[in-house]
Amino acid sequence: MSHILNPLIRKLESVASLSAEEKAAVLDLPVTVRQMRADHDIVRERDRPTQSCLVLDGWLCRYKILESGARQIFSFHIGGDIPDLQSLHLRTMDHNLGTLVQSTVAFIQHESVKNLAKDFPHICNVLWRDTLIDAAIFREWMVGMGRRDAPSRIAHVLCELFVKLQAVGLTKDHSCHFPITQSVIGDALGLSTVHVNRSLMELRGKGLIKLEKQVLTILKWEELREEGGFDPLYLHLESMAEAA
Amino acid sequence: MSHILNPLIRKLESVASLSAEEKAAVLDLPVTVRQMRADHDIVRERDRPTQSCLVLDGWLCRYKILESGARQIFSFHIGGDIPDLQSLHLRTMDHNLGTLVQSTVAFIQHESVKNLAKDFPHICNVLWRDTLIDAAIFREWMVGMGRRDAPSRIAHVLCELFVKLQAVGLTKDHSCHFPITQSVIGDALGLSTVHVNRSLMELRGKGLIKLEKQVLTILKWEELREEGGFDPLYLHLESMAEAA
DNA sequence: CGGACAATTGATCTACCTCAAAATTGGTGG
DNA sequence: CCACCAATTTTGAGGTAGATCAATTGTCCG
Repeated sequence: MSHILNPLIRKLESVASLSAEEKAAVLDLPVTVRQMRADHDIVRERDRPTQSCLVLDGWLCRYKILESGARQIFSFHIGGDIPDLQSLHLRTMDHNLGTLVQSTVAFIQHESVKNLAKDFPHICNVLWRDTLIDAAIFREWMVGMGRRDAPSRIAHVLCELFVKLQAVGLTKDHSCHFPITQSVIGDALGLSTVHVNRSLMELRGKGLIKLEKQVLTILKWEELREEGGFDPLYLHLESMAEAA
Repeated sequence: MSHILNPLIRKLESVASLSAEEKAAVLDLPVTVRQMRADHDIVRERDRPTQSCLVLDGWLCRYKILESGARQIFSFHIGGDIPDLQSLHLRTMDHNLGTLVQSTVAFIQHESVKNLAKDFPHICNVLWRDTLIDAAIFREWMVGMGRRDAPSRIAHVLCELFVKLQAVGLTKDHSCHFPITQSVIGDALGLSTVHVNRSLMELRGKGLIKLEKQVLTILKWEELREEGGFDPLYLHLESMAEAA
């Protein structure tokens, strides 16, 4: 029941449904588990990995550093995510993947994933689907950076992260562990730390959220949703399986 | 030799290599060709298409409209692209796809694509790979919107589009047909039309580009590349197959 | 208790926005 | 071929969200 790859199963089931046989096959994947400290790069731009990385615990992010030294974070990854699944089909990394906090990850050889995909075409489709959802999230962040002001951009990403954490059972009531720094949020949303701070205070001021000691509490979901213009459709969660 | 689906072959070969047999199978796909006027929506948010759309000629874009009325464009698509390939695995559209100018497109039933992918696993991988490159382009646009100023953001997208057009043979020397409006560029990069105009004038002033009568000419590639911080790695083009 | 990092606050500056109008351009019908 | 309309591009003038720089205050640990 409590297999080490359980987070992966939970994640995959949040995104599509799996047969018992398929689940067993996934759990059979050979993996190498490793603990990593905070701020540690797992793969870097121009690397050509032969394995992908599955998050078991902790928070990772994908990012790029510009010549100017500025950092742009593309995504956050939590338990069950396979942030660099793309390296299966894109040989050379075009960005970095690193930990934000101390994390536990499992490495899976590309070879193993390819065999799994060959033997279970449906799993292949589910994995493909997962990378497509990834892209949908990128698009939504683009909307934020292109067209939303700072408070609403932040509100939106908080909604998104909360829903994603919820989908894999990492929330408790209206709260979740939220270990990232304001400057990390800034690097993700294209804002300065100072402005993130001020916008966050604004959200607090309106009584929408509480955020202290690495615990985020959503006080008024509906208002926060509204503030960020958040519509979870783009997350394509199985649990919200749209009515016909 | 001059099959109607040639743009697709050219595109796929720019992204991976195909065997003769695979090419033949692709050319055998049953399609419905259609002409569409400019500014026409092909699929909309919340639609559940049963087919995907292949661009044969013209320019399409994917976009979203916010409650505020603002538009965010996510991508531009030219001959050979299958902009909504994702609908194969994500039932409900989370954004719109429309023409920017008069265009010719071919519709391919999902069923046909699925059969092709089943019979030719390599083609399945190539298509998956293509959607991953799509995502890489989104990430690069995020870098622009988050961390680059207007002139460099524009320079970057011009480099990107030029390289993509080049890869499918739609450039002539240092020029290409460039039918999009400054306000479209603005909606893609999160800038106002006025500011796009001023930044464009700046690039012209520096003698980097010429842009008139819908013809873009790159006058100084190296300087433009530099201005935009453009590195084509993220496009994962076969033709630039990285040295080991 | 000290040190390092994160959050907060203040003050100034600027890239980019908005509004508005003028100049161009392209397409169309007579 | 020209006149005219509609859509673009360009220019001007001010306004503002968010950046930068620089302290100050917490907070967490060893």
